Amino acid sequence: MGQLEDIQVFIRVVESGGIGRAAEQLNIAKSAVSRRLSELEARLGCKLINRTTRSFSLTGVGKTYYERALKVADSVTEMNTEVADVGAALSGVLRIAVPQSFGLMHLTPAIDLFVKQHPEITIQIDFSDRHVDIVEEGFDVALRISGMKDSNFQARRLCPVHHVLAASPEYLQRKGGVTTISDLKHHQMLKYTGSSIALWTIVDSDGKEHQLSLTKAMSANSGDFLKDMAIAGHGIVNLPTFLIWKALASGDLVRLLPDCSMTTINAYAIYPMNRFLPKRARLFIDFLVERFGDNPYWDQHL
Amino acid sequence: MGQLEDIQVFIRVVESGGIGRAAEQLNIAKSAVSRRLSELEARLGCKLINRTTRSFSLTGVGKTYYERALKVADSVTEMNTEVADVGAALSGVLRIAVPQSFGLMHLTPAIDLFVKQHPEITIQIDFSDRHVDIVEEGFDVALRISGMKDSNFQARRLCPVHHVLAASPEYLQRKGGVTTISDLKHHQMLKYTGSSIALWTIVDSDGKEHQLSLTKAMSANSGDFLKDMAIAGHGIVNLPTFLIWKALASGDLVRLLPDCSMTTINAYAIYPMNRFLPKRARLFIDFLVERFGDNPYWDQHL
DNA sequence: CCTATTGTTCTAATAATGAGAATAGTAAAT
DNA sequence: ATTTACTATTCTCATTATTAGAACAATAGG
Repeated sequence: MGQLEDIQVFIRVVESGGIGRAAEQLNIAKSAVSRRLSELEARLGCKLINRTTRSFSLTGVGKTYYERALKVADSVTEMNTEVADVGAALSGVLRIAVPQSFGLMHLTPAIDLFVKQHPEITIQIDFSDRHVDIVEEGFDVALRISGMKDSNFQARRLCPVHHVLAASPEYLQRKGGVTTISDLKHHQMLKYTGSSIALWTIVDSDGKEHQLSLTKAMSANSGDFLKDMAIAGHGIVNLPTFLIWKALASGDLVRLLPDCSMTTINAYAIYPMNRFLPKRARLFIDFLVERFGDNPYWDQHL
Repeated sequence: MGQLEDIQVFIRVVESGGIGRAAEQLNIAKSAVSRRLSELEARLGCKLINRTTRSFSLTGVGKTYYERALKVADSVTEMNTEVADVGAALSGVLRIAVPQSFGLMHLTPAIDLFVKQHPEITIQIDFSDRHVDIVEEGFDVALRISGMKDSNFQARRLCPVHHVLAASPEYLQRKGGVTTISDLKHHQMLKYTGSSIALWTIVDSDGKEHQLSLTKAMSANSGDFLKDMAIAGHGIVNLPTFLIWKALASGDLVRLLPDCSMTTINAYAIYPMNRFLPKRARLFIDFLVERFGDNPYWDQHL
């Protein structure tokens, strides 16, 4: 029992002017057309088409039904076409380049959810802290955590990346607390070398900038490594909250000088400037903006 | 393969929040629901609902499709309901009282066409020249050819009823022609007694009224009879054009004094004043107004 | 790891649908 | 009034579609 199919048969009969011609156009037997029309009329409880072997005309009700039926059939066609178009536009591969730590830690669950909402999109992700050339390497979108923008690309800001000073309670108990910026001079620093930042710039509660020159410090280009070293009591780190938020929440690390603020940079989604952005890429970026935003979930404890 | 039925299944799944509950509500097996949903998704080329055994959510495309699907389903329901309502409103008996001659001659083909256009209406017709009481005798509509209106009923004018003077060519050859109103005094008149008109009032081309008193004339209360007598050469008749139009067209009768005009009365559809008029009655009256109108087909030869 | 619950797949039974032949109906021509 | 030509309807059989229900798979919670 296909109501819409019956409606389409009815429309064809009306527009062709007879059951025989409708059968030809629909490529089904005229007995089938005759029966479907009769059953439609029976279901509606009135005659739609007045027909004999030599004459043909719509009843009054039939005219009304025909006009409404056309609208319904058009609506269904439009709906199916639009959904097919949207499906086609979204379907396909989305190639993303993301930084190692941030990618693994925060994009993994995000992408898991995104793919569940959009199973027609296939994600291909590249984890790397190196500078990737989006166009050259065929990525749709890259994530970058940076203070500055590349002029060859368009950027959509996803969220702020706050840095904080932190050390383990054991270390602070052993080496003494930190209550002023000057106190830091007597402490062991763990330096991140994966970025161009050589100095730690600290802004106190009065808004005055202080700079610490780290000449003699343990250093690595891995934030995860430095985090683990800090938890192990080896010193004080200056790392993004998205990296150490769980250690802060669990008490493995303690934030130092909370009234001071460090340089805040941002996470961006980068995509080519003068080029059509696939709808699925735009959808993904919108998804991340909504998921992270100005106050990401890892900053709730600040 | 029922597209609309698939849409309705999809809507039910979304609104119930699961395949099992939708199956319960639709009273079909959950395997049937599962298969129809899968086939709908296959036909559209993308996933509408993201589901596992314990979770359930619409995809982005699914949300769009759901909103469109609701509109389509509502349109179909409205369309079917409206047609069923119109069918129910029209279905039933239409009881009509009509004058004998006019009814037989002009309503028979008209009603034949009307019923073909509205097979759901059953006509019950009463041919009679007597004065019928519509309310008392249970008619929906009565036709009346009259110069005046009954104040207890509402009337819709259907068409004018022109009267003309006519005689057969044989009679005129035998008795001499008629070129002035005065000439009529020397001729044999055939008088219709089925109406209250006792005098023949003739208006000449100057607009002056002349009245002929018919004291000594053959008379009958049947227009058909008098028409036949006139064709047989027995005299001059003053009859409605709807009665003698074919005889005028064929030459069996010849119109006399065409520059003069006789009293023109009208045909009306009469229906009760302060009462709901069934839609089928209104439809029938509209049909007659359109079919007859100000210049009915029987007056084309005038 | 086990249990409970939901979704999917498979198979057999049932229902729906179309094809084609035969029949019915109707309008035009003779 | 009869015959002819053409279209619609009905009936029967074969094919296809669909459902029910059992079995299996998947998944989330305890």
